[in-house]
This record gives sequence, C-alpha cells and structure tokens, in this order.
Amino acid sequence: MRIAELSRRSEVPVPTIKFYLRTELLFPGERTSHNQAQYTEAHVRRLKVIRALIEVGGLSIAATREVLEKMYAPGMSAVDSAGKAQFAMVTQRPVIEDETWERAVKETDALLDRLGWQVRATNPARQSLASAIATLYRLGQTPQLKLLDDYAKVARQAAEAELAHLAGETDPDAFVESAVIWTALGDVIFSALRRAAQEDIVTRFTSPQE
Amino acid sequence: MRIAELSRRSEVPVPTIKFYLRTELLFPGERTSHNQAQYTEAHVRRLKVIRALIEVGGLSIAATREVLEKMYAPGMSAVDSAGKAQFAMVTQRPVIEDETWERAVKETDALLDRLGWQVRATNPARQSLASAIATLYRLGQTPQLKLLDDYAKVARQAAEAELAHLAGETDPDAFVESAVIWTALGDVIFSALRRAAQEDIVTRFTSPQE
DNA sequence: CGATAACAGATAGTTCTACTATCCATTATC
DNA sequence: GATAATGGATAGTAGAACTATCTGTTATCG
Repeated sequence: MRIAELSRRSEVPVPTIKFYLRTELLFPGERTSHNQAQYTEAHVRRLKVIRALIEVGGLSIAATREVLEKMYAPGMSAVDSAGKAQFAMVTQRPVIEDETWERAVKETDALLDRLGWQVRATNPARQSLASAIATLYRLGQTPQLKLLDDYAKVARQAAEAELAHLAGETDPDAFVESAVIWTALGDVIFSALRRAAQEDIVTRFTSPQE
Repeated sequence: MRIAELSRRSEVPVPTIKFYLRTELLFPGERTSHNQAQYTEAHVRRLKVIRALIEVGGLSIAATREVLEKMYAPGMSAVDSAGKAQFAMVTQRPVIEDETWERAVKETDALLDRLGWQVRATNPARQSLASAIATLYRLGQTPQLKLLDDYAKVARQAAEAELAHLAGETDPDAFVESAVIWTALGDVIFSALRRAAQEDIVTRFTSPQE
C-alpha cells in the first residue's frame, strides 16, 4: 500500500508518518522507484503500537523508539527482548545524591532483599523506586515498611497474573509485543483501578450501607 | 523569610518561584511594602509538594495547580477534598467515540458492576480505564476478564493498604496532603515494584534454582 | 548617609518536544 | 497529457516549563 492508505488505515496523518520515518520510529517501506515506496500490514501494526505507547502509555517519542529497538532486536530470546524493552520504558531522571537519597537506596535494597526478589542492579525500577521513597522522606512521609511490603506483595500478584496471561503466547514476536503492550497499558489500567477502588472504599467508609 | 531564603530552603530557583507565583501555582507572600513580601514555612512546604508532584509524580503544571486548588479548598471535608484532588490527577485525553470505545465502556461498566464497586460516573478513572481497554482491543489484545478481575482485586488491596495507612492521620489538612502525595507517588512506586516483580518472576522461570 | 544588594513585578526570550506545512522534483494514474 | 500523489528536504508552529533581563523601589551594612 502507499502512504495515503497507510495513513487512513492507521489513523495517523501523512506528515506525522513522514516524521516518524525521518526519526526512525517507523522502519522505511520497500522502495519501488525514486519517489515511491510500498508499505505493509507490518507498518500499520507498528503505527498502532507506536500510538498506543505514546498516547495511552504516555511514553515520549525517545522512549518509544528505544522500546521498539529493543523489542524487535534480532538474535535475542523473547524474554530477553521483553526485558530490555521493559527497561527502556522507565523514565530516568537525574538523581540528587543527598543523604535522603542514600537512605532511600538502602530502604529499596532492604525491601527487595526482604522479599527475596532477584532484581539486577541495572534494573531502572530500582532507581525509580528509590527516588519515590526519597521524595516521601523529603516530604516527611515516613514510608512505613508495612505499606511498602503490602504494595510489593500486591505488585507481585499483578505481575504473576499478567505473566500467566502471556504464557499462552507461543509465537516469540507476539509474546514480546504483548509483553510490552501490557507493561505500558498495565500501569494505566492499574492506576485507574486503584483510583476506582479508593472511591469505593471511601464511599463505604463514610456511608456504610452495604 | 524573603525569596532568596525560600529558594534556598525549597531548592527551587528564584525565577521559577516567581513563575509559580505568576501562574498561581504558589500563593503569594504577605506584602510588607511595595517590593517586599514575607514567605513562610507553608511556602516552603508547598513548593516541596509541587516539585514532588511534577518531578516524581509526573503531573503537568496545569494538573498540579488543579490538584492544589482542590486540596486546599475551604469548607470541604478532608475526604471530599482528597476525592476532588484525586480526580484532577487523572490526565484526561480526548476520546475517539468509535465502536471499540463503546465496547470498552461497556466492558468497564461490567467490570465495576461485577466487582460491586461504587464508583461515580464522573470519576475520570472510568474513562481512563475504558481508553486503555479500547486500546487493547484496537491492538487485538483481548483483555481477558480474568486478568482484569485479578488486577482489580490487587488494586483494591493496594488502595485498602494505603487507606489503612492514612487512617492514622487525625489532622484534616495533613490527611488530605498525605492522600494526594500517596496517590501520586503510589503510582510510581507500584509501577516500579511491578517491573521488579516481573524481572524476578522471569528469572525464576527461566533459571529455576530458588 | 551612601553604596551595594535584594526585591517584586513586567516582559521577553529560551529550550525542548512533537508535530505540521510547504516546496520540489519525480512518478502514477486517469 | 493533465492532474494527483509521492519521497525527501527544509522550515515553521504550538505548547509546556521554565530562565533572563529590566525597572523602579526598598533593605542593609559599613
């Protein structure tokens, strides 16, 4: 198909597709002549994934590009690709290395240790967690161990549920794609469900009439 | 204190503080003369909360302003203020009302119904959830009921754990502030823990040696 | 008291992100 | 053969979140 149809099918404007091609977010079509290229179903699909990650998942273009690179990197097992893509999804922010930060890192290490989780030092989730904990400290909100432990237990259940869901996927490419999509959208879904649950709990608490 | 000290104490540059004052993100200091104003501990505190919501929580300035407005609105119960602030934290995106969207809304309603949760129609979490589910549909990822139900159960546990934590707070202002901070940072913490759990599970699965 | 520094407020400028728009020389298509 | 579409290059735009500069005071310190 040509670019106009690709645009129609993917609901992405032509100039935006060109922009994605320029910035290597989308792989090029097969050239048939000096000013013609053929696009395929794979392009449509890729554009849909890109839009989902950006619009719904809230990823930046840079993060999305990295995720896609890792996702479809050849010569890696599905699990490794998914893992690498996972890493690219975490927004890294520069860290202020003060006393609070040190404390938060220790707290993070202790938590993961206590849980017995095997999480590499390179996993950006560690840093992300530490910076949230550091922020709680700075705001005088002592992050109670119990609450963190509860959160962790619950997070593990969520991860188990979604990995069980993914286990049904036999095709490696489909597995990686599903894993990435679920990681990105899972955050959104979970966040929404948490807020919904909060309202329900508060409602029951203030006007108990079960 | 004067603005230089406020800047030092809050670690926010003076021009940024001025910008926050201009845009009413930060309430003004008490004027003592034509070009002097006094700032208080409350200003320091507020700036720290603002930076936490923006930098760690990832809120936009507009969302942050709304959250703060609702948070400290007078004449409301702590629970109501926290609820309103909660609503302002969800990023609303324009919705494409196609067939997929309709289906996702039905799915969302059915889910909340099945769970028996009391969630108002105005809660933006509904829309957020529906748009994530619609995206899954569009990507051909059938959102299995079981997984959504599992997620919901887990989200409820997280919400219960954090509300139990908040229940200890007797001062209404402190309650609202804690609620807002935990809602914003909870997303980050949970997301990080989920990714950490994913790595642990995958590690155990591919090289089981407990 | 006077020099220097700090201040509030106004206005303008900057950087980054994520697109949009325009143009041109081809190439398709009717 | 006229019209439309295309790929690629270049430039422009809109919004967000600051950052800088300027002006006319007001503090403060020696």
